[in-house]
Amino acid sequence: MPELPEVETIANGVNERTRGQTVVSVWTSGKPQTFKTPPEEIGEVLMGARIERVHRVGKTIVCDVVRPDGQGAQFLVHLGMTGRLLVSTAETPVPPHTHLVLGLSGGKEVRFVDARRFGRLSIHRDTASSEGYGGPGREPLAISLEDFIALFRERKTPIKAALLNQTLLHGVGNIYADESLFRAGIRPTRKAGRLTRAELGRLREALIVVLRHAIELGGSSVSDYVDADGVRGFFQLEHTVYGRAGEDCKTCGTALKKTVVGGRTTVFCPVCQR
DNA sequence: CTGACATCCTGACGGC
DNA sequence: TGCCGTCAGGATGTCA
Repeated sequence: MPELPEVETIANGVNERTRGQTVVSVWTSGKPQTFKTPPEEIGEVLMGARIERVHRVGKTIVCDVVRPDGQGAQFLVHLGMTGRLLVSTAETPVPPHTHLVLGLSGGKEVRFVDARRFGRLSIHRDTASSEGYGGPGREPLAISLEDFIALFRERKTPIKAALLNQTLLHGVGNIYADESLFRAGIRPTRKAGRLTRAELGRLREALIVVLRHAIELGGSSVSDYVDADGVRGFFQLEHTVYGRAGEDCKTCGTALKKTVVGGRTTVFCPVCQR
């Protein structure tokens, strides 16, 4: 389940391997759910375009391209649960569930592979905003303390659900929501609007530390996530609560509890998180 | 508007 | 060994 650190790792990998190259061929599976923008339109925009930069906004991989006519556009890749964006040689067998293949001028291919088809491909055109795609919410690694506190004011939903809400902060998913709440010592079921300024300050710090540390380790490898080379990250070795229900809390030794918050499996320490 | 919940989709895994 | 039920969850749509 790629979240911010995994998406950043993948985007950086694809950027290093494709930047400056031109798209010389486009193939799509045409599976309707995968294409938020119709596949024909994606093909028209990308064919002959030069890849300027590949980066991350929230959980979305953003490919900035320039078309032969000089027009800029952005190709957006959301990996969903099981999506992978691979840079492969043309000789590498095309995996099952491949939905898009971009042939590049350097001879390699960019492939989007997604078994469960929760991923989405789309085109974002530069219209009014010269800054391009901004994502649905605020960047957790860039938001100020005051703005962070304001996001949760008056909110009656559990803090865990609020962290998963991409229109508030984007990029946080189930793993890093649980991990940052543990680090901040906050129970996931607490109402967001009831947290004190001090608690929200701790939560923001915890999120930043956890996300940065995970990025350094190349993300968490859980189920289908692999980076642009097909290499797994190592942050899962450092998970303190995610996937550890029933095991001992690494801080106090108490058995970690499992519950459901915001429709998602949630693991927390009943002693360390209040 | 806000929050709760179902839905999509397939592979992995556990139990029998 | 193999089958089947259950679970995983990001984003979206529906409903109260």
